[in-house]
Amino acid sequence: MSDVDVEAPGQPGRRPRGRPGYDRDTVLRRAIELFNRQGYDATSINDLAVDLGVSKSALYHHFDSKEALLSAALDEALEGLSSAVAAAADATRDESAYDRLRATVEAAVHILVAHLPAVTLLLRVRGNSPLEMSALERRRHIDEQLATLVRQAAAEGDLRDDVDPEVISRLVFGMVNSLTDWYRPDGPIPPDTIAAAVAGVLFQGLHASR
Amino acid sequence: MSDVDVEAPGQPGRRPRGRPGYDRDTVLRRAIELFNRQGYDATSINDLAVDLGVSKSALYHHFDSKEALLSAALDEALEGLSSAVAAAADATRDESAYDRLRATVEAAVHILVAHLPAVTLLLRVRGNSPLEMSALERRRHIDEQLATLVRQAAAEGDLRDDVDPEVISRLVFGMVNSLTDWYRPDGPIPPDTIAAAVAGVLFQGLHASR
DNA sequence: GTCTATACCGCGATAGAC
DNA sequence: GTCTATCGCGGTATAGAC
Repeated sequence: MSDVDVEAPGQPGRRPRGRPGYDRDTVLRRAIELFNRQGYDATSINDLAVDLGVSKSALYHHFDSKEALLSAALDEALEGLSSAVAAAADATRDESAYDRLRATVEAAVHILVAHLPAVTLLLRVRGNSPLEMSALERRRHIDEQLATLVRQAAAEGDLRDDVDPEVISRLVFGMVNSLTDWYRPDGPIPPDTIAAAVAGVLFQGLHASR
Repeated sequence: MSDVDVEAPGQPGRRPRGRPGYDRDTVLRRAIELFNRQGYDATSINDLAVDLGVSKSALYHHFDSKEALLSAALDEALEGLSSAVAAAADATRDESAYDRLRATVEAAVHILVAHLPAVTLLLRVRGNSPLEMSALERRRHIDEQLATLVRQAAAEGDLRDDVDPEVISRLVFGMVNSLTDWYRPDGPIPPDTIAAAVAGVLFQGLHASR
């Protein structure tokens, strides 16, 4: 977790004296939240300005363009995901691929939860610009790491053999990524619980254990 | 499956003589495809006109507005889903909730595959307009039917009891709905195969059966 | 059912004062 | 770091001829 420079995190608007306005990171947080709620394309700079209570041009002091906001958000998500997935796969390198896969899935859930807004935005990118295409490419690369783990576990005979490993990868990603549609870290379910639930359902299935 | 009026399904552009141009349904198919590829908000009427090789105003002959295109697409997805889920839950009414749940999941996969473009669009709706909010509400109602089935199966003791039934519902939806991100009916995997794979992984889990 | 031309608006972004 | 004012573009949608 690399921290960013924080200047005046408090409420703006009342201008306490000294430095008014927003710092760059606060603008980014609000932008990500709005992008997720309305969609990136459906969110105008004016929407964000109104939401923050400042004028449009004030935002251009912090970010060169609307796309620069998106870029910063996608970078955060991609860096968090790639480092976490790589670390998880690495920390368990002497175990079976099956165990490493399970550890990686749980790690992916944790990082998704920790960076939920940024990851949500990343997962909705459609590839409409060079920036978005680049993000999709980086994401595809991360996915490939997990797909490799699935193939290894399948080769070791620990996964069901009636479903293609590539399909298994897709289904695993599908369930994990779908958390962005409803899970909230400040809700009633702790991150450890949801990570265990996802891994449990994925690996043991829904049926009651006898 | 209610059919729509089809007039001149053939290739346009060369104007064979008689009636040139497109029928309403062809315009809708292409619109849905573009909306899915670029996102609804990022797709302009001009994009669609260029894609079809006609002028913008020609499109307004078939649909009153851009939103009317979205409305028609969402209706198709919602009608298909609700009727299919209701039918599946109904056809197996004398079996256990567990078996009915599994049958409903497979039916949901099939209908999702059959109406893939429209369902994909539906799942990406954010609620940015009254129309979109209405679609989200109808979708929530369909989800509730499956959630009820999950609760029944849990009450009958056939589901693992270490995960909340509401969470199970979310995870099931997550995996099923994620098919829209990659599955293609004209690809190498037949619909029956993917439906069996999803149900198998969900209910038995990924582990190799001993 | 299509076309050209256009009205009208909101978008991203900039200039320059405070 | 903020503001007002504005530019230029591209958006949805319409008018009316063919």
